[in-house]
Amino acid sequence: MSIQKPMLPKGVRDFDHQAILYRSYLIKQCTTVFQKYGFLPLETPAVECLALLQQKYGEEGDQLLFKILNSGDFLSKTSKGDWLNTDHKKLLPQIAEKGLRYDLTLPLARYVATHHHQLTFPFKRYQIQPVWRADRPQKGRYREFYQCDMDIVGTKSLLCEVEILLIIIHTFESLGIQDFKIQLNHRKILTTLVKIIEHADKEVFFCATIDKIDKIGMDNVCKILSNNHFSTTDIQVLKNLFQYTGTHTDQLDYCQQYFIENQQDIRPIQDLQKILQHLEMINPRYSAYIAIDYTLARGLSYYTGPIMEVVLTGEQGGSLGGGGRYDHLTENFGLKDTSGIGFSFGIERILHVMEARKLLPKATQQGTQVLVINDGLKAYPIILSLMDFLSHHAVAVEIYLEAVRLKKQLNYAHKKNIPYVIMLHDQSPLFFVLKEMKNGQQTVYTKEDLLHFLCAKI
RNA sequence: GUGAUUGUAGCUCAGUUGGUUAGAGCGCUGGUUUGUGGCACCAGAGGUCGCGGGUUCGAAUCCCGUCUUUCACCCCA
Repeated sequence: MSIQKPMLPKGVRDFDHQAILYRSYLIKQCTTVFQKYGFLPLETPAVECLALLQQKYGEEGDQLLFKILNSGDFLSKTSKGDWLNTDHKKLLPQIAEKGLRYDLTLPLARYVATHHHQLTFPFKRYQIQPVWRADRPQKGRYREFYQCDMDIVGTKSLLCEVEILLIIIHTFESLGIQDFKIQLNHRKILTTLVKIIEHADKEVFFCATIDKIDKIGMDNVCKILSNNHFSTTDIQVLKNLFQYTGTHTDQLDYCQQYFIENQQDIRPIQDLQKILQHLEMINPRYSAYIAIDYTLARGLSYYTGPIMEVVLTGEQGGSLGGGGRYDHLTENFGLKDTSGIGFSFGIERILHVMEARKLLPKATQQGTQVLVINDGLKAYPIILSLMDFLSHHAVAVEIYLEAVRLKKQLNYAHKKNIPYVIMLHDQSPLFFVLKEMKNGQQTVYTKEDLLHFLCAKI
């Protein structure tokens, strides 16, 4: 047998104590805010039924799903013909019936659909768990990563949108991030736009294209549209709308005027108006965070109402979170008309930003406070009972695990940033020598005095 | 899934047009200091050059495959 370098599968990571501390700090800040607004946690299994996952994400999503091979002799349950068949999709359901969750929305939908009779609606939950995607890893993108979702399910009230926006603002402020904007749009505004310019069938394409404006620029987007049978006049109208600046009211009025001229439903615009009015009512400072952005599309997902995305002002590099309202969350599971709104905080990107800005706590004082020098077997009765005494009084204490040279033991304390070292007194077993690593100072104490000193210091 | 890119000591990296025994810094171990850490000096250990095949008298170096890394696209957090 040859020795093989142990390695991790593509796109997954180990997290050391510092990384975990960073993440738990972030999660703590988030959940504190969520709970203040009445959200409670939910956890669901890593594994879901493959059939459900596939139903939700369709063809393109399929290649991003991690599938779990059935246990035992999965071969015996398949027919030879299916193996010879070039279409792997026929064989797959026979050899794999489970998969790893791809996001936290499907688990939510499944949970709501199966437990709706026990839930009190509107149902508010947050969920912070890893998800898995068989994507090719890339900068800041992994095959296993945390998602942090919060949703309100079961009401169409626009107060949800207001509440979500407040939570976003409070969360980012509590993290020490203030230079962000919440881009706001309404999915039905986009639907109406393509309808007016008579390209209603191209809504998905249209959304996917204008979503790229940030990345490839307005001119390139216009070129793509024009190559796809959008007329020059229409493109100009869109451009005017997208680039229209002014107060929120100005922007909304401009769009509303255009809709009225074309005899279109203006309720989506009024929705945004109301949301902003409410926010303004609570505190004008809050509405200042909002930026109406008619180019925001949020991919080709299931959103049907207001949509939002958080970006840093003046910095490129992806959003820190996004979400919006959806009307058909549980429809595939036989539960119709469950409107809801969800928002997902981009944990990984937020951590990245916070690390770059040094907004995260360092783990310096997390570990052992006191190292007890190991003087060998004969000293164990004294040393071990001292350790027991100290640790029962909540002092983080450890003994060097081998009776080696003092130099080595002190060096261990030094490298692990342990601030105090205790050595036996060479005259009396009733006294101990406490050494402060930062200045080398040594003082003789009794057991009780040691505790007093340490408790006062730590 | 498409197109590029990377891989040499525990870590970060040198290594000439293919040429004897593959180097440095940091880290590690030991010593100067035989019970007192950081600093300094001295010494030492540690590599089948990602893996497999090919070209060649000869390959870390050139070619092919494969895995891995990073990046762009698709899509997305």
